[in-house]
Amino acid sequence: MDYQFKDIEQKWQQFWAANQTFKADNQSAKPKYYVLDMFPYPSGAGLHVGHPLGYIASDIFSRYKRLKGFNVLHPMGYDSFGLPAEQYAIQTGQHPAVTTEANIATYRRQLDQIGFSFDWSREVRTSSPDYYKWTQWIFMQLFNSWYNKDTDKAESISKLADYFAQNGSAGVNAVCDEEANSFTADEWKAKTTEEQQEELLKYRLTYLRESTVNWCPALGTVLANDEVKDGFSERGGYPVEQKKMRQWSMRITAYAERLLQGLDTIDWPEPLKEMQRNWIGKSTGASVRFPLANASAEYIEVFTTRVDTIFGVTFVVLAPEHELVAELTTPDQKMGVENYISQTKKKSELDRMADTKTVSGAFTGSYVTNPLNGEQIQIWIADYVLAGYGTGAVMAVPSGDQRDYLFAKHFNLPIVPIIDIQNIETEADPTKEGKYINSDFIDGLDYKNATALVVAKLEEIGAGKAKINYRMRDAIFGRQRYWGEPVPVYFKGDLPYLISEQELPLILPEIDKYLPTETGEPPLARATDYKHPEGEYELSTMPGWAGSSWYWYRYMDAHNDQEFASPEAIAYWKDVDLYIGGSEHATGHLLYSRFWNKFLKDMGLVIEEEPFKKLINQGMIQGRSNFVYRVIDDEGRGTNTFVSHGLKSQYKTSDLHVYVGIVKNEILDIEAFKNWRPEFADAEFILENGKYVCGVEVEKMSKRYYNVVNPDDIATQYGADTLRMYEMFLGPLEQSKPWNTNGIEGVFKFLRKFWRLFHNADWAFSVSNDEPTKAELKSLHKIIRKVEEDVERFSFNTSVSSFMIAVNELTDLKCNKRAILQDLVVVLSPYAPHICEELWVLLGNPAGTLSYTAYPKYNSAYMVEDEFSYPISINGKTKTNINISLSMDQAAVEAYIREHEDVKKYLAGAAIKKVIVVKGRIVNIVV
RNA sequence: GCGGAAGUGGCGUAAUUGGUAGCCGCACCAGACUUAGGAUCUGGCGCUUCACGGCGUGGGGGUUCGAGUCCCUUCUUCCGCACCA
Repeated sequence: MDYQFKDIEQKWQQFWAANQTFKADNQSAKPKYYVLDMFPYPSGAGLHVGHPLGYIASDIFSRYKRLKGFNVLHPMGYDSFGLPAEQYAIQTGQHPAVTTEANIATYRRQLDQIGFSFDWSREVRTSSPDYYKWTQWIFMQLFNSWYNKDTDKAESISKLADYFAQNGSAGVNAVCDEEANSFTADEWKAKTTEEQQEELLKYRLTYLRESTVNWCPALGTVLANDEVKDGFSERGGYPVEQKKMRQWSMRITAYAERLLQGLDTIDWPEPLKEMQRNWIGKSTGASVRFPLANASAEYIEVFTTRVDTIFGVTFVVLAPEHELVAELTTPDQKMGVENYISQTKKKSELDRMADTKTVSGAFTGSYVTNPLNGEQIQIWIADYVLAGYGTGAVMAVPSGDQRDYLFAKHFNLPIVPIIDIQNIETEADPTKEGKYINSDFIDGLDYKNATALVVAKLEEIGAGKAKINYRMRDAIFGRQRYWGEPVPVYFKGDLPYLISEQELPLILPEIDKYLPTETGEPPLARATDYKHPEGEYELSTMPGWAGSSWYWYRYMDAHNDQEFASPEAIAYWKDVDLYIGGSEHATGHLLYSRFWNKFLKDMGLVIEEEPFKKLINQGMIQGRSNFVYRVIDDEGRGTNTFVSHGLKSQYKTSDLHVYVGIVKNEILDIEAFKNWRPEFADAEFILENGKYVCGVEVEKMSKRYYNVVNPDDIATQYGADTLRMYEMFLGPLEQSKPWNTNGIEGVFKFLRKFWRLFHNADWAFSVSNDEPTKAELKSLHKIIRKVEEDVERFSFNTSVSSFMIAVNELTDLKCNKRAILQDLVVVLSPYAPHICEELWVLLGNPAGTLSYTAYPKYNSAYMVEDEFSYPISINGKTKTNINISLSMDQAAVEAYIREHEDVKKYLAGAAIKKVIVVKGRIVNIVV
C-alpha cells in the first residue's frame, strides 16, 4: 500500500486515546521530566497554524525524553476564564460557560488531530469550580500572610497580630502600606477588632487599598500595568485612564528583590530575563530630605541615584499630583500653579508620554533648604516628574541631568557645574569621571568616594539614607467583570473578611445580563441569591492571571479534592523542567507565576524557589496576506474591476485583502474569487501575461486579514506527520516567520520515501534480515547522533533536514535491512509518531511499545573511515587532493606532506613553514 | 533616547562554534518514463567567465596561516522599555 496517512493517523490517535498510552504515573523508578506548554485561552476562532508550533516542539521533546528513559509529565488544559468570552456574552446574551465549552471542544478536536502525547487524564480548566476552588484557596493564604523583611519571607498574619499584642509595632520590619501606623502593645490591645483588622490589612500580601488604577471605561474594569500598552487596553485596544479607587492588590513588590535575584538561577532566554529586570526596575541610590520652613510637613523627600551631585541642586520639582503642592503654593503663584495643574489633568496619559519635548512647569513660590549647604532653593511643579515613582519629587541637578537642564534653561534657573571635566555649554553632562568642584567637602574627590561620603554625612545629620527603589508596583487584582474567579471575601462594614475554607469553592453565581449594573456596580451585583450570612460578598472577580499563576502544580495531582496538589505529588514532580510559550507573557503571567511560586515556597507548600527551570520562547508565525487592487474611477468611486499587481501603478487603486486560500504562488484563482463573495460575482480583471498577480505582505495572522491558515486543512491534505515536521522545518523554533505552505511538498515527499524504504515495488511490506553494510550503518548512526544533539539544543529544523539526508542515502543504497530501519523508526518517532507506530508494528513489534522503547545507542565506530581524501591548501589556496590515513599523528602527517609528490609540485621549492592540522585533517600549509 | 536580537543564493534556511560557505527543501532549467502530468526518477542550479580563473556571508577597517563566525566602526531591519530622577 502507498502511504495512506489518513487511515494510519486516525488508527493511532484512537489507539493512544483508548490505551491511555501517555498517562504518566506519580511514582516511578525512572527519573522525572516535566514538559509544560502555556495552556491556551480557548477563543472562538479556533487554532491557526501558529498555535501548535510550540506544542509540536514540546511534544517532540516529550516523546524523545520517554525514549531516553524518563517518566515524562506532559499535560494540557485551558485558561478558560477571560474577557473575550464575556464580551461575547454581553453582545449575544450567551452564558460564557456555554461558549467556552464549545470553544474547548473545537480546540480539543484540533489538538487531537495533530497527534500530541498529552496526558489528558490531568486536564485542567481554570473556570471549573474544582480548579478555582484552589485559586481561591491560594488567595486566602496570601490574605493571611505578610512579608517579613528580616527573615525575607512571607509569614502568617496571626503571628504578626500576636507580636503586635506583645511588642507593638516596634521591631517589625515589614513590606507594608506607607500609611501603616506605629503603636505600642497597649495601644494595640486598646484598639477595637475593626481597628486591628484595618491595621492588619496594610500588611497582608493581598490587600484592599485606595490607589490610582488603570480604569478602562469601555471594558468597565480596572487593568494591571502589564495589561495596558501605550495608554490602551491590551485586549480590545480601548483607551485607559487613571482613577482613584479602592481596589484589591497583590503585594508583589515584597518579592521584587527575590524575583530579580532568581533570574540568575534559571535557564531562560536572555531578552526575556532582561524584560523582567526592566519591569522590576531596580535602582540604587539615596533618599534625601530637604527641610521646609513653614509647612505642616517638615521636609520634602526625594529619591536620587546621583546623591553625589547634591551640591549641583538648584531647584526641587514636585509632580503636579504631589500632596504638598496646594499647601506650598503662595498666594501670588496660586493662579499659575492651578492653571498648570488643570492643564496637566486635561492631557491624556498618551499625550503626556508622547510629548517629551515641550518644557512646562510652574513655580510654587516656596523654598526648601539644601541639607548639606543650607542654600535656599525654589520649589517647582512639572509633569516630567511622575507621581507614581519614588516620592513624586526630585532634586534637580541641571548640570548633570538633561531634563533638569532643559527645565533650567527654559525658566532661567541657575546651572552649577560640579565636576571639573563637565561640559555644559549646550546640554547636561552626566559624567561620573573627573573630580568634584563647587561641592564643599567632596571637592577633589572621585565618584565612588564622594558618593560614600555624602551618604555618610546625610545619615549622620538625619537628612537621608542609602535607598533602593523599584519601578515595579503592586499588581491590581480585582476586576469588575463576571467571567472570573469570585473573590472569597465578604464585607462587614468597610472591612473584608475571608469566608471559611469549608465554604470553598465560592461558586460564580448565575446572572441574567453580563453588563455592569445601572448604578455602576460590577455584574455580580445582579445575582439575586449571592449573599454571605454575615455580610456582602465582594463583587469583583479575579484577573485573568490568577488561574494561570499556579496551574502547573494542579497538573501534578489534578483530581485531588483535599489539597491543590498532594505533598507527595509535589515532592515527586517538583518543578517544570521545560516550559515552552510565547514571549508576550514576559511581564505578566511569567512574573506573577514566579511570585506565587515564591510565596507557596515560603508557606512550605512547594519545594522549588523557581517554577520553570528552562524556558523557550517559540517565535510567532505570522500571516502572509494577499491583496487585490480595485480600480478607482475618476469620481473616486470603487469599480468592480481589479488590476493585477504589476500594472497597478497605471491606475488609481485601493487594496483589498483577499482570502489566501484562493491564491497560489501569488496567482489569484479568478473563478474562486468570483464565488468568494457575491459582490465579486461579475468582477472584471486586468491581467498581466494572462494571470492575475496578487500583492503580498506579512502581517499578524488574523481573521480580519483573511490570511489565517488552518491546521485542519493542512492535516486533511497532507496528514499530521507532515504538518508536524513541516512546522519544525520552517526555521529555528525561537524565530518568528511568516507561514508559507510552499515548501510542504518536500516534507510530504520525504515521508513517502521513508514509507517506501519498507516496501517493495508492488507496495508490499518487505524488509530483509540481512546484515547491514558499513555504509548503511554509517547513515543510521549519523542520524542517531544528529537527532540527539539537535533535540537537546532545540534545533528541530536541522534534524528534519538530516532525516531527509538519511532517507536519501538509504534509498540510494536500496537499503531494506530490518536492523537499520527499526532503529530509524525509533529515532524518527518523536517527529512523525503516526507513521512510525504503523511501521513499528509492521516490523513485528507489539502495538503501543514504541513510545517507551529505548533510543538507539550511537556507535562512533561506524563513522571511522580508513582513508580520507583531503583538499590541500597552500597559503589558503586550494591546490590538490591527497589521501591520508587517520592513524597518522601530526608529526607523521607533516613528514608525509613534505615528501608528497603533488605537494612538492605546488610548493615549487619553497620551504614549508607550518602545517596546520585540525582534528587529523590538514587544512593549510604555510610556506 | 536606552536595552536586546539579527543581516548569508530567487525564497525558507545550514555551516561540526575560528577550518573546503551555501547542507536540506522550495522555486527554476534540462533529460528519462509517459496518452497525459500539478505523478515518479536522473542531472543541474551563488555571481561572473566559452574556459582557465576571478569575486562572494549589509558596507569599511582589523586580528589570524585561515573570519559568515572574534574585535573596532558604520548602515539597515525587527523586538522590548521609554520623562523611572
